[in-house]
This record gives sequence, C-alpha cells and structure tokens, in this order.
Amino acid sequence: MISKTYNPRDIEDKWYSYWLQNRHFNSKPNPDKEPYTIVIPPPNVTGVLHMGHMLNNTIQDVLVRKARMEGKEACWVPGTDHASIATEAKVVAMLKEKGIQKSDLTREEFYKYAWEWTDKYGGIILQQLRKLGASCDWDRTRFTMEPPLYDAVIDTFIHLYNKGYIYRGHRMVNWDPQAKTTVSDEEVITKEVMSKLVYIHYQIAGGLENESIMIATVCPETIMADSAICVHPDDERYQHLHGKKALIPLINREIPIITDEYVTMDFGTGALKVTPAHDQNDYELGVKHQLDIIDILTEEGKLNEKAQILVGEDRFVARKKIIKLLEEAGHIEKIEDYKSNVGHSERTNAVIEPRLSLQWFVKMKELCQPALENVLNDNIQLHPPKFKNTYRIWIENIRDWNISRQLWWGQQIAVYYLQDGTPIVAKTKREALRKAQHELQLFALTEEDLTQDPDVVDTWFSSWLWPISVFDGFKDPNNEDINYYYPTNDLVTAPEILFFWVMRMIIAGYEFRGELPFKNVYLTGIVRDAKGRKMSKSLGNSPDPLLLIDQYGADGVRTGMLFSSPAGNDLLFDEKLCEQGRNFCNKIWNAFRLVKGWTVVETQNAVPLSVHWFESKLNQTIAEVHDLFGKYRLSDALNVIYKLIWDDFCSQYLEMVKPEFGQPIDQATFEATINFFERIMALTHPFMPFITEGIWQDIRPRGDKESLCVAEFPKAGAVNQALLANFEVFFEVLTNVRNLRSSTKISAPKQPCRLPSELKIGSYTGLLKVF
RNA sequence: GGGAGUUUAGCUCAGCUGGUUCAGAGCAUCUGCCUUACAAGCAGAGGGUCGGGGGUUCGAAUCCCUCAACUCCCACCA
Repeated sequence: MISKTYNPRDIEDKWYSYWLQNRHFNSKPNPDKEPYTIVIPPPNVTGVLHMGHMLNNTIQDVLVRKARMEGKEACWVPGTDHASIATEAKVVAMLKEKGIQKSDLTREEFYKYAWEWTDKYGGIILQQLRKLGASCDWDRTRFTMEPPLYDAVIDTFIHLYNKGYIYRGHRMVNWDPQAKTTVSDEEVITKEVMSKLVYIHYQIAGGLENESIMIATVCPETIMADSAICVHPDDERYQHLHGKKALIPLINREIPIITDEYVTMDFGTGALKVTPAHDQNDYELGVKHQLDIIDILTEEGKLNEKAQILVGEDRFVARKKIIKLLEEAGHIEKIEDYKSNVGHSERTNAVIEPRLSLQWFVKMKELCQPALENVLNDNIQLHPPKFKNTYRIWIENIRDWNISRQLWWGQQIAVYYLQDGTPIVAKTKREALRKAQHELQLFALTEEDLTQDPDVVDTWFSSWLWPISVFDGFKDPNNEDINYYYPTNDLVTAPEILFFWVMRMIIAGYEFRGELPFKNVYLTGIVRDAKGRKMSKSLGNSPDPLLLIDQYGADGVRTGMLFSSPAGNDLLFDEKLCEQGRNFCNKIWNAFRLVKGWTVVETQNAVPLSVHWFESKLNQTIAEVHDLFGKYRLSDALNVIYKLIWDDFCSQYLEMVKPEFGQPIDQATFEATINFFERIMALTHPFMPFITEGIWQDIRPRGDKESLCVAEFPKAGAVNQALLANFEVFFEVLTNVRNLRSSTKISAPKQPCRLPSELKIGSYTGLLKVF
C-alpha cells in the first residue's frame, strides 16, 4: 500500500546510492557526445553548508541534470578551497584552545595542524551536498592545496613574472604593533573613538617667514614623517603659497607645498599634511607627486631615530608629548574633539597602524583586456545581463593586484632572497640557487644563503585557475580531460564575487589557455531572510539547511529555493516556500497513487479528446520550458511545470479521465496517462530528482541500472492550438456552471466540486460543438 | 563622495524593441466543502491611479525629464 503522504526519507537515500552505485554522475571524455561542464565554485574547506550554497548548488544541479538527460557528457566537478584567511584563523583558534601560540610553531609544525584540521572537517560540506541531491562526479573532487593545484599556482606565478607582469611594490598593510604581525582587513574591527583634532601652524620658508600655513591632524606625532603639505589648486586662500616650502615644527625640515584636487577645501583648514609612510591616501599622494617616504615607527609602534625627537617613545605617549612640545613652541592654534573611526586588531585589540611593506603585485591593465572585450561582445554571457555594465566599470578602473598575504596557510610565494635582499624567482630552492649561481655568477652561494619569501599568495590567485587546474591543465596542458571539458559551459555564482573571482578566472583563461573559461555566468541572488536581511550567524536568521531537508525533503527544499529566485535577484527566503515545495511533492505523489490504483480493462475505444488536449498542453509547456532554460530563467521554468502538473494534469486532465469509483479504466487512456506521467517526471527531474526517479522507476518495469537521470529529456511535439482554445472556453463554462450550481443550490451541496457526470468525457465532443 | 540598481495586488515577483496575454502569476486573505488520489487537499471569490509629478505620442506599466524612497558595490576622508 502506498502511503497517503509522500515520505522523502524512503526515497532519497535509496536513489542517491543507486545513482552512485551505477556511476550515473561519472563522466569521461567521449568524442561522440557533446560535453557539458560545470566546475563548482569551491566552498571554503572549513565551511558548513548554508543557504547560499543551497541555492547555488541547486541551480548547478538543475543545469547539469538537464544536460545529462539531453544526452550530453555531463560533468560537474566538485571540490573545496583552502581559504587561507578563514582556515588559518580557525586553526589558530584551535591551537589557542590547546594553549599553543602560532608564533611558537615552525611553519612545518603549523602545516601539520592545518592538514589535520582540513582532513577532519574538509569533507563535511561535500557530504552535505549529497543530501541535496547534487549530481557531482565525486571521483573528480579536487582541493586547491593538493600538490598538482599547488604547483599550478607556483608555475603561473613564475610564468607571469617572466612575462614582466609581476613586480614588487609598496603597500599599506594593517600592522598590529602588539602582535607584531599584519592582520587582514577582515580581522580589523573599526570602532568609533573620540580623539583630538590638532591644528598646527607650519612656518613658511624662503622669504615668507612671517607667514604660516595651518593644518589639522589627529596624529600629530607623525609630523616628523611629513613629506609635503597639500592644498586644493583652486583654494583662494593658498594661491600665493603654491610651490613654496614649509617647515615642519620642532625639527625644521623643509617640505614642499603641493596642490592636488584630492583635498577637500572645506574640511579642517583645507590644508593637508602628507605623510606617505603612515596613511594610505597620503601614500598614494606621495606616489603621485614623487614624495619621500619617511617611516618613523618601529615594529612595536615606537618612534625610531628618523623621527629625530621623542625617539623610543610609544606612538600614543609621543602623541601627548608632542602636543605639549608644540604648545610650548607656540605652534598650536586650537584642539578640537573629533570623532573618528579607528581600526583595532581583532586578536589583540591594539590600534592598527597602517604600515608600508614590500609586497608582490600583478600588473592588471594589459592582462585584463581580453576579459573585458569578451564579456562586452557576449562571447561570455552574464545572466542577467545587467551586470555587464558593472563589470565594465570595474575593469576600466582596475588597479594592480596585490597578491602577497602575510599568512602561512596557502601557496608560498616562489621567491628566494639572497642575504642582500635580491629576489630570485624560482620553483624550488635548488632551482633558485642554480639561477643565482649562473645568472649572477655567485658560485660560492649555498642553499643556506637563500630565504624563501614567508608570504603566501592571495587565495584568489589560486582559485582563478580552478576551471583549468581541476582538469590538470597546467601539469599537462594537452591532456584528454582539459581538451574535452574546457572551456566549461556554465558558471553559477553570487554577484558579490563577480569581481574577485569571475573576472579573474576569465583573465586566467585567456592568459593561460588563450580561451574563455566558461560560456555563461549565471549570477544568483543573495539569500536573505523574509524581512530582507542578509543571513548571518550573528543574527541567527539562517536556518540549518540539513534540518530543512529533514523536514521538507530535498526536493521540497530545492523547489522552495527556486520558486522565488530569478537570476540576479535576491531571494527572500521563507520557510513557507519549502512547505510549498513539500506540498507540491505530495500532490505529485497522490496523482501517482491515483494512477497506480487503477484497474485496466481492454477495450477498442479510441482515446478521449481530453488525451489529445493534454498532449497539446504538455507539448506547449515543454516548448516553454526549453525556451526558459535557454534564457536561464529556471525559476520561471519551474513555475510553468508547477502549473502544468497541478492545474492541467491533476485538476483538469486526471479529473476528466479518471473512472468512477471502483470502475476500471480503458487500456488506451491508461497507456496515454502512464506515458504522460513519464514525460512529466522527466521534465521535472532536474528540479526534483528524488521523487521523480522514485515514481518513474515504479510506473513501468525498469531494467537494471536504468535511471531517469540518464533518460531522455522531453522534446516538444505538435500543439493543436484550436483544441487548446476550445478547452479554455470549456473550462470557463464549467466554472460558470459550478458557480451557478453553488449559488442556486440546485445540485446537492455535498458534491459541488466534482465534475458533473453529464460533462464527462463522452459528452465533450457534443459540448464543444455548441461553442 | 563615486558607481550600479530597484519601486506593479497584503507579500515575492513576471510583464521584450510603446497597441489583443495588459493590468498578470504564485503565496497570503475570504467563502463553501473531511469528497471514494491528495485538508500538505478541492471548488470559488475579492484585491492594484503600475512610487509622485510632468512630457513625447493617436495611444505609456513600457520611452524622456524631474522629484521621492529604498538596496547593493567601491572609496571612506587630514
């Protein structure tokens, strides 16, 4: 006996393991078939499945299942990302619990812990994806830190260096003077702090000794590091000072007065002290105007000898002391209270100090040209296309890419320094040594004289290779897999990382393979809660996807996610959508129960008109679904199917053909109905793989290893428009009859919703003639 | 401050290059039904000056201008 309500648990495990057993998701290059490839946006190895993953991976699964059913060689490559910052932070936190400081460990020891962590938690998210029904080729699972992918990163670094795209430059980093380390932007907490805005007079040099220019600053202790004073070129007040020099108070060093439109005239005094070594904006001004960079702080945040005065004082002590000194010397006009945002280290709560450091950069301008052109000319299509514009503006304003990260977990930069700091770029220390010996004639050099750069590369510098490296396209650029599967077809990801990841993959695709990495980019929305807030751990508004699956079934959750999720629009997630999905499963299940319960009698009857009608309706819908898939409107495609099943198939068709209680159905109608059911299940399978497989397997006898997931996706047949139109009129009349009956109460009120028997199949033809 | 986008029924959204799908869908609501596939259901019904204002046009949800509100991304200010 089939249960009255659909029970996903019975179905899901059974068919998922069946698919795995029969290797339906596995793929290998097959020249007779067209490839269809998706590489998964690798989730963080430390991650746990959240609603964003659910949406993202449901969409990928829909696309890949449809392609598979269309007879393509479908390949969905799963994997995870080593996620330098996130993973290192978690490992550091774990070590802390054990009472171990990262600084107590060697790099090798740290790696041991990091790998342990990865092995323990790394596979969780991929396991969770199986619950969702993801039809990945699990044998192809990759990880960005495994040796071939690690090597690919190093090789591409060297490749770009040799082509002159990689250079070493300065960059402001967040320095934690207490921990004596850099911290990532994510680890900086900005707090609003009350501080003092100090107005300081700088005397003008060279003939204008009686005059002074006044600046306002919250960091008076850095005046010794000043390289210039900057005013707006149009500022009336300072016209006569252009090109003149000013003297830094207390130390009397001359600095130029320069002009730049960066300065806002109505803030402070309209004159800005430029301190390139200790402020990001000032650094950029410094580069632009070729100013000196004077770093007056030690790594503990104390003033060094370049400050000339207050040497050895802590930066905050120095701040107080210098105000006093300036006051005594009569340089201070006034001091105001001032609210400002100050960055604090998440780890030590120390005030973050911007600090210049030498880092590696990638020149982007030239490199990204193909990535711009090929999106603008639609060789690579963004869905929805509204992102094209944003994309163009990003690339046009692109800055060089800083790829050094002051972390351990990741691909260590392939640069070895001689003791004098000369960098040698090479894959291994041995190679670097050979290079130094031959190219620099340093034959006495030994490996001990070389030190590898301690930094790792930015995680995106590894994940931009993903579509190529998962097929070992760097290790062996001509291997069968990469030649067959690359370029991939669709990439499904969130618009937030269009710039960080998608654009860079496109760049890498053209640079390293001379070809686009994928043809279409489907941009999902951000999953928000019903109130439109972003889902976050701190708000606690993110449901646990596994609990949802447990409650509504994987198919229910999948449809719930997709019901209201047009590409590129944020999805306001409401558990009610999953409920709707579950109800839909139940509806299908009960249609199945009905048909299963029929007894069949052999007759010579021709099929009733309603069969022809539904045939047309089905074909019409199939055509529509194909069209919507072509436009990547999966949500609309699902809605069309939803209405086909619920309204047309269940409410109309089944009601018309179903026999009176206890009566058998004639053979021809039965066959037609089973056939419809099969085709509907196939059409729905990409969205709801489990229930459709379950029913499909049961509705006819199936052979070993047969599966709906490799059955043919329905193709549209002929549509009889006139018939559809006639039935529309008929349904309308039917509604009127029902209304009439219920309002006049002529018929028994007990059964107002049953199709009146006089309107049953036999009389359709006659009825239709009336219209 | 720079850029992008959104505004259509109570909610979430479709509505293409202006005119027969033009005012739509799903959910929610309301009314009546435990009925022999399904109450996780059935049969019906009611909801909207298409953000405000102006313009172009024979005709505007759709094109233009303007105002308002909201969202996101980037830079965040001495």
